[in-house]
Amino acid sequence: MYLLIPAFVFYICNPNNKMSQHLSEQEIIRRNKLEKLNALNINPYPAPLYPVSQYSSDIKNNFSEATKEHYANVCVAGRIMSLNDKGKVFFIKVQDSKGIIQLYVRKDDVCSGEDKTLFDELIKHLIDLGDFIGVTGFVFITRTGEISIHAKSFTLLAKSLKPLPVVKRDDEGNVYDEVTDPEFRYRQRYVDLIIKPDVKNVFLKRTQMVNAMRTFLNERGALEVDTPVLQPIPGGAAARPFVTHHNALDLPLYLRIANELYLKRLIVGGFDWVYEFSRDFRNEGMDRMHNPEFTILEWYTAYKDYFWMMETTEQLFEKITLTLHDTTEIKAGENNISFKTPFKRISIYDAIKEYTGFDVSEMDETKLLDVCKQLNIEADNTMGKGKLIDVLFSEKAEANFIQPTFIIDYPIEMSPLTKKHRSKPGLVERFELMINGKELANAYSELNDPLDQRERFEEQSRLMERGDDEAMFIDEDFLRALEYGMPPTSGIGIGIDRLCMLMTNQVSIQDVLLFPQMRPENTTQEA
RNA sequence: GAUCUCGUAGCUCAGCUGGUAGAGCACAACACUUUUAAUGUUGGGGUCUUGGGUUCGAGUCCCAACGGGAUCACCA
Repeated sequence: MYLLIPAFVFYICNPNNKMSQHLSEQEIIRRNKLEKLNALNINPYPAPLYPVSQYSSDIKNNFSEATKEHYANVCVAGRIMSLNDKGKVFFIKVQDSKGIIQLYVRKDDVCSGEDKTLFDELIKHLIDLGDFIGVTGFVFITRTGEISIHAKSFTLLAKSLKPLPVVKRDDEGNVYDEVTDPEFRYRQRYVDLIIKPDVKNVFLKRTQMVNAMRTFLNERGALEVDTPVLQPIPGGAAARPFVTHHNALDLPLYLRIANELYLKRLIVGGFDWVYEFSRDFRNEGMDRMHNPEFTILEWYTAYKDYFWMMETTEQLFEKITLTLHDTTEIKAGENNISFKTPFKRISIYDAIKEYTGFDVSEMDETKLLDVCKQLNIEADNTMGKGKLIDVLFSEKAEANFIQPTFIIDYPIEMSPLTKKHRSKPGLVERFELMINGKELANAYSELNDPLDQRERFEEQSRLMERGDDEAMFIDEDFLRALEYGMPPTSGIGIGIDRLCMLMTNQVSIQDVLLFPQMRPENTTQEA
């Protein structure tokens, strides 16, 4: 491929070539500039390292009269974001990974000798918005008060062949010609990141958030592990999996929908606190809350129960919020949310009672169905008791929990991997953490009774036979592991993408995924 | 998967009841040795997503396809 580049450049530069019809005027001009650079013996893609000494942000944050000695000879590099030609002087805004800084490029300073080619040709005619350049020079403050670099040398580091969308900002912070087309932004995320600092910041925050979670867990002695993404039996959740095929084994394999059953095997194996940031895959619909692949942090801790898990979870969320925002109060849309511990706890029955007026705790299926009808909730008699309670909660109560709230003690039918409640028959020891009206985490005291677990799997198996395509498969190896004995354990799953949406105030999951799933572009070109 | 809606220059958008496409920024040329969405003058740039249809004539009306968004269904 690399060897083909010169021929390729010739091919696309040839005006008689069909492919040039697909190039815009601006793209052709930039390709022509490559030839001119060649003629001047300037390599548009030089190989040597460039000895960058400073980031733009370091200079802008720390430069002053007192520190100016330190900035008498700096070397910065980045992408040209604006060019202001003043004749024998150029003002160039350069963006590096930490921000933007202005260069002051004066003809007589970058071309001290007789040869003025560098300025008259390269700088005046052959560089473009989007090119990477490097300069050395000293830092000073311009007449208009902007910290800038007075360039002494100027190097082209990489030529850009495609025009960048130009977004301008004025002093009041107004943005002009902002690229808003989501299709453009998601498909060409690299461009989105170049031209929108806010977008870049969301992803920096995402990494900070994940780091904070990892630190929190590591400090407490948890062990990060990797478990299979390709699974012969997709377990640990109720969802439709992606299917693939392994040729050598001639076996169908599934992309994981959860890693729960593998992490619990590790608890059996003697690790007492394991976690994994798990990329999971579910073959279901897509919308602003769902992407086919997404990330969940799951962790399992031996000798703990779901009460301990609630305390640990609220500590974690409080710490994340403090790390990202230096406060426990954040804004999510119109709502102010406080992550100050402790979080409220309410049983799912009390939650339903609070928002519907019905006490459903003692009701059977018929009565529950009747309540649904009274509340105008779609329900039918194929739905079991657990499903009906779930529907009642999600239709009438869920959206009301804006402040972090643990909804606890779920019906057993909805929770085939959860330990039976220590004192409340028909319930399991499970909680979901609701924030801003959405579920952010799901946790339980793990079911470690192998015989009970087998019965729950068998019930799932019956559901599958009845046509429930999300019912769980019986995982015999997992049952075998439980039979060796698993200590009492509590586990949790936390939706990382949704937590990130909350922490960065984004309404669409696509805005917290660098490359959200998209239908392929129609890139067919004439051969 | 269903319904609604959008697709015009590199970007943001105009384009009326159908009459051979327009602006700002960007681009090119010239001027200007501290500019601030720099400015001034001049100029170039479009298979109006694609394919059919109606019509003397389609960016505009109709049908279909492709892609995006919203709502719904499934779900986290």
